[in-house]
Amino acid sequence: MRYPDTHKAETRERIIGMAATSFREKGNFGQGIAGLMSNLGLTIGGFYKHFSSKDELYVEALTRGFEETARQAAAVAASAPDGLKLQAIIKWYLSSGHLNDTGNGCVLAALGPEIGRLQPELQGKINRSMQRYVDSLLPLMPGNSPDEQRMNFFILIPGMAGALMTARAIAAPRMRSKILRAAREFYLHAFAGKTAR
Amino acid sequence: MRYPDTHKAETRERIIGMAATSFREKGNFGQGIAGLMSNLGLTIGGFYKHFSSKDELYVEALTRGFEETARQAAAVAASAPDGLKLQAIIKWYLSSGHLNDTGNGCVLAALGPEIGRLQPELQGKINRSMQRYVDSLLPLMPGNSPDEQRMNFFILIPGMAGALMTARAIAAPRMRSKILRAAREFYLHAFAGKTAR
DNA sequence: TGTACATCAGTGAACGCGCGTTCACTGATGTAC
DNA sequence: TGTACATCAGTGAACGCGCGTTCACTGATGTAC
Repeated sequence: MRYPDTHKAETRERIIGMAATSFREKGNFGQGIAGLMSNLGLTIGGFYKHFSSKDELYVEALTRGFEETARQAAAVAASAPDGLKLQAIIKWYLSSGHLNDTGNGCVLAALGPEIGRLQPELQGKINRSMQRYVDSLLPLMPGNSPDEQRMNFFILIPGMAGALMTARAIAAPRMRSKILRAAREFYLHAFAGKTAR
Repeated sequence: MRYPDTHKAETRERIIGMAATSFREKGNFGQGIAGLMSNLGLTIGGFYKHFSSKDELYVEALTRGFEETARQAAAVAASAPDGLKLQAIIKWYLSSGHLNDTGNGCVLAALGPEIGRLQPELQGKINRSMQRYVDSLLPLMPGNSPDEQRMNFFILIPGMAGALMTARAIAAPRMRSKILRAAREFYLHAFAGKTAR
């Protein structure tokens, strides 16, 4: 064979990785396959050796996006001292770094409404990825039981995603960071005790 | 003239009204002009007698969407007794009615990320509409000064928008309403005192 | 060892399709004289 | 009053373009004998 045995799998991974970023940055309809492939130094024809359709890649890419963000969150928590882990996560999620790096940030904040519009089959697959996202972040959530932690996840993460998405919708830099700061203080106060930032 | 003097303006209004709903339901790229016009019993050719481009309509439609939602919120507040107005607004925003009527609901929850991806000029115009949305809801927000009310707007509304958007991204009806209920209780508690729902 | 063939990731032109936009036209009514 | 012309909201075919998808091909390497 022309390429090592692992080559095809590696190319597939590269496509998914690039798509995970590009779709979050530009949306499903904003990023075409030809452009995606050429950003990897490949041509469009090869795409269908890896995926049966753009939809299939879209699902894979969003799954990857959720996984990456979960990994980032875990790393943030790991490098924070006990008792300050949740605070660290809130500060990271509502940081200007996250605000300005849509392509590597939370999928919910980047593509939330788009997911709700997908045909049921695709939505179902993405829902399963979201489920794994929830599960992997659960240990980092406040609460005295998995149920309580799950509820807190679904209050905290969507709330912060909404703040991020709204800040991104606003062009004026001042206003952007004002919104982010307000949300940060609010969620820190509400979830991580009265500890001032 | 073939039509009464007001006819053209009325048609324009009808197009904007339909677009305000359709864009929120399907997104900018999900709703084409030909389909929009035919939903109004019109044909595509006439569109450019009213708007110079789809982008122009998109801006008008989102502006209309913000106005409609602001009007709904004002009506909800008006029909609630003093002291329970904010609670009424939170319950209305996080109701299953709002959840299931994306086309007539908050623009932020329906199109937030899309707005952030627009070219600066369009984004600027929509930001001005958002500004009027904020201003008109300001009197309904908690706080002891306009500044405080503004900050509370930017915590409460994006937070609820994120909850709505996340619930809509999830297909399972049980899970959807669970998320909505959790958010409702949280924001009621955080913003409208400890009054149980 | 040498030769013919099989494999297969990647190529790039071509396809059909739907989109936003343009444009010559329609036809009902108002206006000029 | 009657006739010729102007107006203009709306029509629908046509345009160019970019997209997702298909397909015959390439060429480096592995395999059979």
